[in-house]
Amino acid sequence: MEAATLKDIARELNISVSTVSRALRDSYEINPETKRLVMECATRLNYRPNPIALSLKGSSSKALAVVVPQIANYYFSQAINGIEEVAQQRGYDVIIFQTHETYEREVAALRQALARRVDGLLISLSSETSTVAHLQEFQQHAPIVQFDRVSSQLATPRVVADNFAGAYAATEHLIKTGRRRIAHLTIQPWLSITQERLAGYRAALEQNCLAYDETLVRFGTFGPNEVGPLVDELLALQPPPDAFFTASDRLAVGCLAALRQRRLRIPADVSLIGFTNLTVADMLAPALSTVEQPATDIGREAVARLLDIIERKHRAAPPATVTMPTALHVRESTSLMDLTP
Amino acid sequence: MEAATLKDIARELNISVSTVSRALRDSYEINPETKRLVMECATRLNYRPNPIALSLKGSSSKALAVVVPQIANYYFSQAINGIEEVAQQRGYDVIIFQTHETYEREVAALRQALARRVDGLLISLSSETSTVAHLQEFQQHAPIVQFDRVSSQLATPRVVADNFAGAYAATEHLIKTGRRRIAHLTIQPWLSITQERLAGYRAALEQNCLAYDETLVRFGTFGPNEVGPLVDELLALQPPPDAFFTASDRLAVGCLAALRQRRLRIPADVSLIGFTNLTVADMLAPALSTVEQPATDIGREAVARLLDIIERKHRAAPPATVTMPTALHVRESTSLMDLTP
DNA sequence: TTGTAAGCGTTATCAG
DNA sequence: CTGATAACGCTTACAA
Repeated sequence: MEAATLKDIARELNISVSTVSRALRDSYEINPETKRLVMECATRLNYRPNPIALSLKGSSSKALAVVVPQIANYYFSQAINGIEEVAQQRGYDVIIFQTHETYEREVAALRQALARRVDGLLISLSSETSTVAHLQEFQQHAPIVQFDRVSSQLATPRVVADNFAGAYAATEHLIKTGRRRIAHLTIQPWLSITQERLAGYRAALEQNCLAYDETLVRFGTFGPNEVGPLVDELLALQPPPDAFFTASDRLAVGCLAALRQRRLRIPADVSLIGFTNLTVADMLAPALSTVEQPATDIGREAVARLLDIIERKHRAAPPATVTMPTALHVRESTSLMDLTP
Repeated sequence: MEAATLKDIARELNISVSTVSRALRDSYEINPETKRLVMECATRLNYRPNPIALSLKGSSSKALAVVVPQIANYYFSQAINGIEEVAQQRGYDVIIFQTHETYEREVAALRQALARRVDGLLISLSSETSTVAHLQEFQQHAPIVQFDRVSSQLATPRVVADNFAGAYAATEHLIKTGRRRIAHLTIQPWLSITQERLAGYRAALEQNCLAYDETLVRFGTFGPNEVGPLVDELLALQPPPDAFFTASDRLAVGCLAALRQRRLRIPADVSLIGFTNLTVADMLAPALSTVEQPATDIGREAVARLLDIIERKHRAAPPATVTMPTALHVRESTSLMDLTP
């Protein structure tokens, strides 16, 4: 049973293809009786409009491109989850591209998305990306919404977690519980999210009359075995830190492990709060306090913005930034992870 | 700068569209000089064939559909990771669909994939799916490869983790370390993966002269707060279990938490091994012993099979099952998760 | 060796 | 109200 086309319906009813087309889109200029007949026949033949023909025709491809550094990452997979959910609901398919954190693959992904004539693009920048010419080029063809890792050089709507507030809340919580030397382990310094979190951390310190000490802040892409030495370095400071605030899942896990190996107790000796999202936090629960990133909501919100632009044909979308709230989950009181004999 | 078409090149060079088309695909019947000219012009105008027009023409859409229950799940996001990697490498785009574990959405996804004229389908069945008519229907249009959650009712290649061997190894390890009453917490009984794991568990027991006791085996979709009571139930048995073997991340985490709440120590009081994958294991490391599922490799392998079928036009692919090895990671010796004061 | 024309499924324009 | 016809970008007989 091949897919039915307008032509099949037309042949069946001995009318023209254009009439069928119009009847199906409920054009006002079609005889109600004809409409009924066409509708009935369409249902009977299980007719589905061919989206490829529609795209060729030029109107819209009903497909969205999503470009992320990595799918196998809780944050991004949750974001894609939200994106796919809303997109499907509104009749759009989602085509996925990974950049693996390289500029080169980001460019390739955009080229591919362009070739596919997607109606819009959702992107979280690779950590290598520092120029946006490739995105500006893309923008001449279809609207873009940035999420999570965004660039202010690019005039598009942006949907991000409230990194500043999250970092502020975490830092302030640490201060309120008596911490004075709070280390901050974070990712690449040129990323928007890094800067915002750092700003929140710094603001909280300063609002609470604590000096910002740059020796307590470390940037990088730390591999699994690089966090330990780093924590050592920090603990060797005089005075040593009494708390850690980390900017990613991996950093939080590495830090947990390093602290444990050094026989430091949480929160007796040091406190630890990680910037992550609820699913990860639940897996580690409840040893780790977290600033929850609403990844799924960010995905949902981002795609909703994009679809609004696409459907209302607001090609010139306001480059507004939507900030999704983060939530501080403090879980230092008990540790279900105490599983040793 | 709109995307260049064959027509643009033809106009530029004052030749016909068909000549350009042939030159670009290096047809033997074209003057080498013309070819050179066309090639040069194509490069200059940055010509990319329009995949949409190609699909309409009927040959191939260079797109693959991936249908999974949930993207926001480590297993599936890693599998998609591998799929996207290989697909992109071989020039195919990946369109993602989630079923959210419902049959209805699975059917909708297939319909959508069909409408998109994808060249092939990679699917991991929803837990609600018990009939395969919708897949057989799809098969008449494009080849399918199943992975992870597969149905033997459907004649397609299958790529799965070696669930039997993994479960066998886990169970045997528990026995060798002195356990005699090994509980098995697992998912929906009708899923292929459930059955294979159960079979491995059972075989290991029987090979080691232990009776299979069905009161120690529990099936279900346990919510976060349902695992606790279940563990209680099991522990109330006479004699109680001295080990747990769980079939998913969530079950493992729930079980960890429940055991802890009951002040049971791992592995002093009970042992615990979960069926999961390395990334999750690393996050929980090293409180949890695991049977690692090679999710990324399964994705890579599955898509490679599919592309081979597509490109060699082996529409009648042998419904062979590829079994990817699992690995037992024992990590009971130390617990970095002991973070309490 | 190159050009012409038909066709893929749909919509839009323009006649009837 | 309905029907031809052209167009979207490309491939492929068939003609020249």
